[in-house]
Amino acid sequence: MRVSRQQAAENRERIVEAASSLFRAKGFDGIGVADIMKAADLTHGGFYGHFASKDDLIAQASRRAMARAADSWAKVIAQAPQNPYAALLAHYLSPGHRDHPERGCIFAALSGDAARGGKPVRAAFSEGLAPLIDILARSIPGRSKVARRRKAVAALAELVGALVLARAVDDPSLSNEILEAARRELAAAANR
Amino acid sequence: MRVSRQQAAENRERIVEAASSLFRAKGFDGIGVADIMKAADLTHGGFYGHFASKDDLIAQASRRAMARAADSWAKVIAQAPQNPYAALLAHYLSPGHRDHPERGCIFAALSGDAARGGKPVRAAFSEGLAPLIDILARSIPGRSKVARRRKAVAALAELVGALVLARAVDDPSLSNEILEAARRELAAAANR
DNA sequence: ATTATCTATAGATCTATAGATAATGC
DNA sequence: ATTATCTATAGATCTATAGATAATGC
Repeated sequence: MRVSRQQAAENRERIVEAASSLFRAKGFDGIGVADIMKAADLTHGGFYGHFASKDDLIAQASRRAMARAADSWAKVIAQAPQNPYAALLAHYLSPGHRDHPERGCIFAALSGDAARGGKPVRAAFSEGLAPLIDILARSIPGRSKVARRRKAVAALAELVGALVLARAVDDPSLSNEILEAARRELAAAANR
Repeated sequence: MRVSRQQAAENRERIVEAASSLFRAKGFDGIGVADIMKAADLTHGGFYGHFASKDDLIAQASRRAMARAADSWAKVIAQAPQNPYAALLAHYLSPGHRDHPERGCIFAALSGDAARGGKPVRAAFSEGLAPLIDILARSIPGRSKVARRRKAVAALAELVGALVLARAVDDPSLSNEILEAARRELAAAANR
């Protein structure tokens, strides 16, 4: 049964949103097209009217999750004008973020999968990283523009690495220690 | 055709070694039992005489790769007694390491997969991380034991995060910038 | 006699496509 | 008439198992 052009566009949005969450929760290889369509309340066969392939959806859902990440960072910063960098650290390295990859940072959830993926996905990851580096570079203290950018790139690596490791380990106290150590060291480095 | 008990043990070793490389190259979900057995020059069906399940092999191959990582770190440190920490940074954050995940650090290659995996895999990741933290804590400068451990945990997060991001992006200059920024910031933090 | 490995296959799941259906939009 | 979605299925691949085979080790 055919639906209106607008309804079709909304259905397509629902597929991208569902995929964006399910990929972060289960990995690109851990969830199939049929289950994504089921989560979007559509049938399996309808998928290929919207997307050329699963890889096509992977690239589009990744771009969506990256845009969301940049929005989320901007929001956190706007809500803490007196100390945006500390707010960003606390937000990113929180147990809540660690425990909900399906709605968290895609770089922490899927960078490993992306590294093994095709060219379109890796291009999306390159383009999606730039805005986060820019936001960090603007909120981080530093002598020169070059120094702030270098600090921002290094801080981003530490944020992503800490979340990735905190999720991979089984021991809750080690997991918390990783988040806390990264937060404290990043905060200390900014105050120097 | 049956082989000797010793030959069977060697075959088993070959399966673990092949799996350890192939998992790091393609992810836990990206390579099948049949292909791992082919890489070990055995047939598919023989697998279940050696391992209870694919998950069982995942846990054992992970432990193997982690033991290798600790050995590799100890070797790098032993070869640079005058500045072990700088040697470790240069080694870990090299383009060569980035470009060969199949023989590199398992935490950079498979932490994302492990976070989505079963309890045995995540337990292996918890246990495998401890020796690397200890090695780093011994080579890193710092006032107290507590401070050195905190710095070591944060540095490990930055190392892993930088390699993960450098592999995920498509743009070579951005990828090199990530490795270089992390190396310089970690070296600078150690000299303070 | 035991057992490591092999061949063959069951049963599930995955991506992608073909063709039918039915409602929209010219 | 066009097209978004549905049903059904092809063809590939994946984990795991059953049963045969043949060499080892008691």
